[in-house]
Amino acid sequence: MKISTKGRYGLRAMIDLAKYSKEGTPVFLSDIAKRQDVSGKYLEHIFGALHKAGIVKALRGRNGGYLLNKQPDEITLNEVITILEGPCNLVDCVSDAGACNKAGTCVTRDIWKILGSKIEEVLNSYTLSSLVQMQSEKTQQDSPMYYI
Amino acid sequence: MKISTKGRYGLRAMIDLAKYSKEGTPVFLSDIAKRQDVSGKYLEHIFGALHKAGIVKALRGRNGGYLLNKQPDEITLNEVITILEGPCNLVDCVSDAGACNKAGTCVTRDIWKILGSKIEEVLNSYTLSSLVQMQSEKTQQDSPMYYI
DNA sequence: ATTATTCCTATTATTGAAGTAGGAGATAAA
DNA sequence: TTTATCTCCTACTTCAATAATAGGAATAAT
Repeated sequence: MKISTKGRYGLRAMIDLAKYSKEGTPVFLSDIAKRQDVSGKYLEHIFGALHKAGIVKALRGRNGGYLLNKQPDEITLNEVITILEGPCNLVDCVSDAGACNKAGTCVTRDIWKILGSKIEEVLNSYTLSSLVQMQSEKTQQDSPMYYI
Repeated sequence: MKISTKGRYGLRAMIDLAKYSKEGTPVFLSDIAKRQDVSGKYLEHIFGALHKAGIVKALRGRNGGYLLNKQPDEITLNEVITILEGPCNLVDCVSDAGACNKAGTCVTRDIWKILGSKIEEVLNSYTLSSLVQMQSEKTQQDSPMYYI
């Protein structure tokens, strides 16, 4: 049970985007890639998916780039992760009862259902803006206290 | 983010074992495999891991088989799943900060940590005996009501 | 001795993850 | 109008993990 690089890089990139796209100015993928230390070519794929899902807006051509298509506080982690990792079905039978002929009576299926919705619940309780804020608080804490 | 067959089959097998091993009588792997509709040869591997982890007891030779090594209400799903799927680290950096040089300041890491412990919390709240009971209640509900 | 079980090690096939590569299309700047 | 710099699209490659299968050794009851 791991989150793939698609989800991990994508989430970090979205936080980066939320932080750096000020006043409708698009952000270059290459800049995000540099800051997040990720292959730019690979990020293209990830943003392809994000774009297709309509969560980011793309401006093509020179000086083009990407923008969030909603306010950062309206984008939950669940939304991002679902786009990149797929819906949180820990097991196929959760979404498709036909995947297993025991689906009707299987208690483990109930457990996977409960667990999946719990995960969604957690991911829904965070937005991009809350993560940006967490990050700024965190880096502030970690920086040396020059004022002493 | 999926549970592999190892975890899925293994959990079902453990519930089966909890249900069918009465009074110290071991259960044949082949019977579990038949009831759960799973390859017996593959189940051997799964029980190898469970045995090594000490959660089941094995009796070798003819009329041998497997037994739970603890009371069913003392075995949580988290224990079983951790043995079969590994610890619930959604991302490597959660357990090993050296896995990423940004681990110290990365907020997504905090999220994966929180999410992982939430998952463990849910899995810790169910035991084999609670699942056996859930199942018996469920099949009772689903069965036709002959008494009408 | 035979039979039925767990145990152990190898091997295989298929799939998905994680990227690379190369260029086409779009648009602003020169 | 040309050129540089972006996004976009399709195909390909590489590697590792999953999901088994196979064959036999060890063990113990009959």
